[in-house]
Amino acid sequence: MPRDLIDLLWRDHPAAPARGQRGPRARVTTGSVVEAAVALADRDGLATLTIRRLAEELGVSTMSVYTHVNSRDDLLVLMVDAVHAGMERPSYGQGGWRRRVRSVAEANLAHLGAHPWLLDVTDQRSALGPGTIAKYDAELAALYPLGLDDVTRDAALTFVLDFVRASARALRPDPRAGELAEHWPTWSVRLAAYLGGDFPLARRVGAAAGAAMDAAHDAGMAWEFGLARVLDALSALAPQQPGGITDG
Amino acid sequence: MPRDLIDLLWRDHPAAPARGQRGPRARVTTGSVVEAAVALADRDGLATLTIRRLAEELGVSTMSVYTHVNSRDDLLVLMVDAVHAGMERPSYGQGGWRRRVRSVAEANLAHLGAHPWLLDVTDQRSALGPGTIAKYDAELAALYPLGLDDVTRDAALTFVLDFVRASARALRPDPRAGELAEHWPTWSVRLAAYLGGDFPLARRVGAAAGAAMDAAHDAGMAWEFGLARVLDALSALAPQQPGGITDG
DNA sequence: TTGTACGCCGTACAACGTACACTGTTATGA
DNA sequence: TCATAACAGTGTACGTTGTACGGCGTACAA
Repeated sequence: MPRDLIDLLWRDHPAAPARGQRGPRARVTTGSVVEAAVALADRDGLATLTIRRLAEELGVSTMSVYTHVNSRDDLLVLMVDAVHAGMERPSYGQGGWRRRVRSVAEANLAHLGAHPWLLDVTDQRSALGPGTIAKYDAELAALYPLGLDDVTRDAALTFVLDFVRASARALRPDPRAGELAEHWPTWSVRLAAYLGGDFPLARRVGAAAGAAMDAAHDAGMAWEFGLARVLDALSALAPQQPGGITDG
Repeated sequence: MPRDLIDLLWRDHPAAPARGQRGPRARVTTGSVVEAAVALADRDGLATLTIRRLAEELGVSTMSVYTHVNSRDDLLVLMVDAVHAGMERPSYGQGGWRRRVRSVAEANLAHLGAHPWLLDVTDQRSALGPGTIAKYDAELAALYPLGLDDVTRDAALTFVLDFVRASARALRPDPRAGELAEHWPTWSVRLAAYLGGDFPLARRVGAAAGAAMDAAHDAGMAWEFGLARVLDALSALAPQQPGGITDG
């Protein structure tokens, strides 16, 4: 156990406990371990991100990884915070609240598209890291023109980000899509036989499942639809919106 | 490989391929395997649902499970469809669309509360099963009074269900909460030191994280807030709503 | 009676996270 | 200068996972 997770999260902060000076110089650091792990996860996903592969990528032995990171679970938290810290923050400066909310949503969608494995990490401890806190802070600020109290603004942000997360999940290419496509010629006819006349809407289900290529398209439609609904929903909270007609 | 997943999903359908009559009588069936797996997952979650534990629960050897189920991944799909089939369907008969949408949302929230492991299964192949299709069909029907075209109605349902899923995830007790509470006395003071004067809104983050007991309360507030927003959002789609004043 | 399809099971393997004991290296205190 | 303590890095090993494979016995079909 090198250092507590909280100190590893804030390792770049001046007040963070420094490493001792004794012993051989470290060939890798917590930062470089996390960086390499993010690169691997971006490329191949979380399932194939093993400590052994990570160590090989870094050119050290498997167990050396544990000198810089306490456990795989902790590593995931550090990865989440790292990419949150590196997330580009669009300037929410000009424009009405609709444009600001749309900016937040689109930035998060792009972010989740660049790091799809974020959807697989549910560890709440990421909220303790500087990157995640900074992101939260900036996004709360973006929602400021809505004129809501603190609690409501937080709920509104959660509402928006949860929608984005669900959309990103729908847009993500299913790793099992190939396997399904392989069986589809056989399965589709059997499914049709099972369905028969039941479930009036099922034919559309079958069509949607069959055209796996259309999944991304459908999700894209759902994104546009949902984002418009989110903005509608928030507009009910913001009675007088300066410039509300021209923006959004 | 006993039977294809598609045939296992529809195993109760008359057209499903029957088991051969030869050999010893099966001591367990696909149905009982899935039932036992659901019971285990309801009690202890997905992480501890192993084939070995499941076999022990069923009173057969580990490998016998594979006589009735192709793989653990397939088993998860069968479990999802099984609980979807068993989900109680509130009668959407009376009431305006607001009450209907609220019914759908609340039924799904209760369902995800009863089977929290559903949040951990993302396999899209569940959509091929009779239980999932029936659920989809019934919920689309519930949204009928909104007066939307098919594509929009599907998008609206997705919008509602994605919100419910995110809320259920927030309401779910974090299995790591105990571990965090253990470290919190030390971590909270260090986090306060790191934060210093930065991140004006961070103090609230710290307070929220510290009061882990309030997480459920906050999520409950977010549920009420979000559901109201969802209904607001959909109301913009339904211009003339019969009885729209009294319901919802 | 014989063949065959089938349920069931024991063994084995590769891969995983990681505990533990150890070696070698460097700055520090005497 | 030298002993010591702190530190990075490593090899081995353990428990656990999903599941491939082959064999065994059972019950129906021919």
